[in-house]
Amino acid sequence: MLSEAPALAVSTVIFTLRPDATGNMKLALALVRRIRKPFEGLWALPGGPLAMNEDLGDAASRNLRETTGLQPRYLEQLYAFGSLDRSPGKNTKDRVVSIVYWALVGSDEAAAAIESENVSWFWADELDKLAFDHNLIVEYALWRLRNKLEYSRLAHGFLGERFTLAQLREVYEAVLGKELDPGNFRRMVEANGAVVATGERLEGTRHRPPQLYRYDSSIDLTDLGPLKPSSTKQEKKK
Amino acid sequence: MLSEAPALAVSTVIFTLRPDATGNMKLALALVRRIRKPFEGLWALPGGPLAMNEDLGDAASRNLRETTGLQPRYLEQLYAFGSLDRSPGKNTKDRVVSIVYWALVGSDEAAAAIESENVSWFWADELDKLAFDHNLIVEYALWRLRNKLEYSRLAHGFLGERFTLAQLREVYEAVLGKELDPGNFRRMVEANGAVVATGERLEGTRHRPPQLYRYDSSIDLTDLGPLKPSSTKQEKKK
DNA sequence: CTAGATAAAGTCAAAATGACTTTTAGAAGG
DNA sequence: CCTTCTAAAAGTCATTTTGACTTTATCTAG
Repeated sequence: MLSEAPALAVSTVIFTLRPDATGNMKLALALVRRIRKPFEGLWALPGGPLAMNEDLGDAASRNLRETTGLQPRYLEQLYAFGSLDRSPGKNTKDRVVSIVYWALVGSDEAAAAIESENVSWFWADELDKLAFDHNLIVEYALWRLRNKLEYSRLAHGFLGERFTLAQLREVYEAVLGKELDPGNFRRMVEANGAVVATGERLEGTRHRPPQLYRYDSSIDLTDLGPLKPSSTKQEKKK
Repeated sequence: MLSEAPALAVSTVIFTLRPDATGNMKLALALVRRIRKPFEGLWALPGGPLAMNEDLGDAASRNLRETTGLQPRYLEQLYAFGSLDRSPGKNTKDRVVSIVYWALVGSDEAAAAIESENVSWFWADELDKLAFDHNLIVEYALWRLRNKLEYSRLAHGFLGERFTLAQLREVYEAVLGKELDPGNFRRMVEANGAVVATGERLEGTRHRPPQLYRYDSSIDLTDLGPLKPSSTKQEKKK
């Protein structure tokens, strides 16, 4: 018998915004139905074992692609879950440590995502009991999403390249779950400086045409973990 | 040959505050010298493989105890590092995914910690090249420490049960690396409400005796990850 | 009794925030 | 055209928060 070690898996919490019955955007996430023994029939986060030659983030992207057919607009590591009692069986042989990522996909693209008997979107605020400790994981992912929204260009993950301030505000309102004052929101966004006007306007509305904005690509204050800078492995000038 | 999987390890960034040559408190961390092949002779974060029946946090605590002989005052998961190129060898067989924790130990206790030829404290702001990607990891841990300080009772990790506002401020100054206005600091702490006066005073100073404070044990707004709620996980072993 | 030191309290102007009002620029339909 | 509807965009104002600073209080040491 060889030296045993806990198995390693990667799972992903996939968020998007979708219009509800009344047309308001609401936060939703993608789940897959379990077709195997523990928790068979319950819904769970998409995930699977980590391949030997696969980066963690790549594994999460693969989860995303395989379940929804989409590419992530934003992807960030959430947490590594490794309690001994995550799986119901008392058998520690079955122990799995899950490294969980969370992702955002554009609301336009999400409409075209794969959906089936075993893959579906659910409103983030009305989930039933999920498999394993996945309710806990989703709750934590929601907490992170709401917290990061404020000091990052995270909302970009839900929107296209260009957007109006009203659309941006709608994202904030959907994620935070409360209404925001349009004037104050504009002031906040303009002061922040992460968003710049394109000069173009969105036409065809039945009111004054709003300016189109885009994110200033030159800044990124986000905490994407330590792995952020794409090719900066050597900077320690000593 | 069996189905291969990346190995799983747990490492810990151990912080404390120690007085420097001039008596000012400065942030320090514990490192161990590598005595094996990759990066032999370089300093590295303490860590090791995850035991089959060991919780992630417990493994981090064990790291801490085995290297310093101390108990953590604060312990939190930092990040899971799993890039393919973490180890210098091209051999993907050697791949290791490290789940890294960071910990705080009291500055009084740290003075009594184990130190040897191969275990030592280093100033956090003057590190040489460490083994593996450990410089990156430490930088990220520092970033997290500085960020959390503000909205949590994290400073408690460095202090004893009771402390003066000047001591608390000294912790903030050491971690943030800048001086803070005593008056404004007092106002901030009092408004926050996490700290309460004990009614006692610290005597024996050569000036007006300062009030002793303690943390209000009834509140904990900290982000300890999803495992946080004080009343929940404590009782997992029934 | 005085000097030295820091605690603790207070002052004040600038900046940030939240709630609100006014003006502007289009579409739509008589 | 001209009026109406709608939301964009700009502006107002009182309150709160923040940073820099001053004043007063209370201990020890000499």
